[in-house]
Amino acid sequence: MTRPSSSSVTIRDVARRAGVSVATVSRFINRNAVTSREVSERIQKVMDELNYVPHATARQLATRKTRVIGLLLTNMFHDFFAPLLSGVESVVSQNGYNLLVATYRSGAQKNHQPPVGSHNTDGMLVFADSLDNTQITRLYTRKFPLVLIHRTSPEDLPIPCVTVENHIASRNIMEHLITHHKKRHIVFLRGPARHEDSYWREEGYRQALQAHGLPFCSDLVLSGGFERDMSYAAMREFLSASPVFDAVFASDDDSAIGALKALNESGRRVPEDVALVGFNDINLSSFLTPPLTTVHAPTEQVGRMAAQQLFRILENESPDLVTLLPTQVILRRSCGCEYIPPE
Amino acid sequence: MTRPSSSSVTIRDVARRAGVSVATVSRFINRNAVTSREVSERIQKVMDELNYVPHATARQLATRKTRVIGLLLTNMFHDFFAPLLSGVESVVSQNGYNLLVATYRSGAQKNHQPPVGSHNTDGMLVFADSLDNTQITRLYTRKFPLVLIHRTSPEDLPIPCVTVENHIASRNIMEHLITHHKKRHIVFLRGPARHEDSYWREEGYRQALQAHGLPFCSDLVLSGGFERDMSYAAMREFLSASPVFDAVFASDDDSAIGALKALNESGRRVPEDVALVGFNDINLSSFLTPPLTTVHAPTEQVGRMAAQQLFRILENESPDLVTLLPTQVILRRSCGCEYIPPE
DNA sequence: CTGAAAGCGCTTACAG
DNA sequence: CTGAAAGCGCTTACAG
Repeated sequence: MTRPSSSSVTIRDVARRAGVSVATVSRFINRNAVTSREVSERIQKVMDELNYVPHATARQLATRKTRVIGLLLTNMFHDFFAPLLSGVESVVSQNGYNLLVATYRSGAQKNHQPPVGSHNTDGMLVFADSLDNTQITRLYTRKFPLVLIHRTSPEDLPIPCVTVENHIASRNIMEHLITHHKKRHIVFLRGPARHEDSYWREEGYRQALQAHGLPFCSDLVLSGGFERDMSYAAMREFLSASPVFDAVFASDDDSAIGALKALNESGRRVPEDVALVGFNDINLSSFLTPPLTTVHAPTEQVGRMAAQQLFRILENESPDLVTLLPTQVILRRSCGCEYIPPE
Repeated sequence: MTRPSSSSVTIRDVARRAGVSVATVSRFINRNAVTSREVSERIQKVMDELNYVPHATARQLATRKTRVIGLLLTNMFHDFFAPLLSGVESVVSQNGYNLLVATYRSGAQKNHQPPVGSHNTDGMLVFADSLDNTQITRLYTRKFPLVLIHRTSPEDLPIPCVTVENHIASRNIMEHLITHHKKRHIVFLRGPARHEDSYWREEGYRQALQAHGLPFCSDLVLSGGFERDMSYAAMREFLSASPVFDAVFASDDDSAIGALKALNESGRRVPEDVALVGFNDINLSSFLTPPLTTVHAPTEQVGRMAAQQLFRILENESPDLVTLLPTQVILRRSCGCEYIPPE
């Protein structure tokens, strides 16, 4: 009653039993050449009987295609990555491909190769600074299909990237603090040094200041690293000097959470004593006390779009070189706005 | 200046240039037989010059091993899965393997095969009901290495499983509501029907009731599906009938969030009017208002342990058949407890 | 310690 | 429409 283990059934077995050549079976399976009706039926029947599943690896070696997409992340623990992964996975599987995920950080490992690349995937999605410019350029030079996520292409190479609009949103949320809430001494919690999101969010911060004739004060700029704990620590240290400030712009929601904790502990009330705003609008943000005013970034869509661009490359269609997804300020209570009904 | 594309450099090229046979190069690369010092150095030098990377697929075909682990999930959007993925990924990469992830739901797809399996991985981790008993049994029968996550083995097959302690924790949190807060009419938001976590959490609910001589009342049991929206809807409908109740045990934190929203909207205060508790302790839980009393489940550790068991199988060591990770009630404010300092 | 050769399970020109 | 055969890039008995 037990069927032969499918892993031991080969195309050869099917061919023999169906009385045809392996070439014909292969053609039938791949539908890349017509096989006569009669032969087709015989093959199908035998495949069913034998419970035949083509050996993916053998196929890959023969076709030089893996039908797998790689996704290189800097982290997968943070809640931020769940929607990103979800978005990528959904379009990858829709296209009948598999998804290989890995975390990696350029530089962190010595000369260790990234775990995904041309040796095991047909193309890959590279998040932020998981790979550095040199590595990206090398892959591009070798014509390896690449799409960048939350970062742009090095050296103006025509590598598609999909990211979110950081600059204007950052300015806008600053405008809101300055214009609407009359804040004048705004602390900025910046992200990791070489992260583009960090850069543009800080640019927005600076420009808003400038546009309103407010001084840029480096004492008010803290290193948050887009990390809760680092932001908490930075904020704590900052507070210990009894500084003058009336608002905090954490350029990432996790940073905002860390800052909020430090503020709470120091006895400062948000938003009565100090306004607090974030960036990203992760799931958690609307559940904070007070609910966090932040910039909504469509992270799952970023994942989907990035995967879509990659498939365009694989299908020799021309991808969009830059996909800049819109973001939007979401007013909640942490900035000092009156109660806004929950979404 | 441009190096030859690594993808076109084969072991043959290396062998030729180093003046040895491909067999020797292969042995040097795999260190599975000694090669003379002199030859080794020559090969290494050539490999560097040529920027040679062994072709993974060819290797796989020859060795019949993929060096990739599959992870089958029911979902990857929810925050719950970020730590799980992170845990799995960390040990998979530590072992020099790759990780293929996919979402799948037994039954949801017709006779579509799961995207990961023996054809593209050396073993896989199966979360909850992503695969049904029949599919699991079939894989086991074919000796495909398997570890189950958040579910036990069908038909007492010796397939390792790693999950969390649901039953006692569920009873304990109920005890807390009953004994400490004197609750008598406790609503239960149950999970998906065929999910083992659902079953045991409900068992805990029932037994706690019974142990205290409280009646089990089916009107108080609602379908939450471990989903925020479903729980919100179920709670709303429940509330519309002006029921008598004094507590809600949502058997999943996302459920608790949905319930909390419905309770807030109906004007009931948590915890003053009704106590609310959850299960899992996702990141978000401690940030709710009020902070959620819940059961902490070590989700990242579940991921790590599951992967570890799988590697034991792959290395022919005997795995632990049942890994039951401890959980712990975390008292916060939503149950009615006084202020408890933040962790 | 090293090499020649078969084989892993497919695909795909090339003929017919 | 079908088959024989070479080839994808490795690994691994088998000899020596």
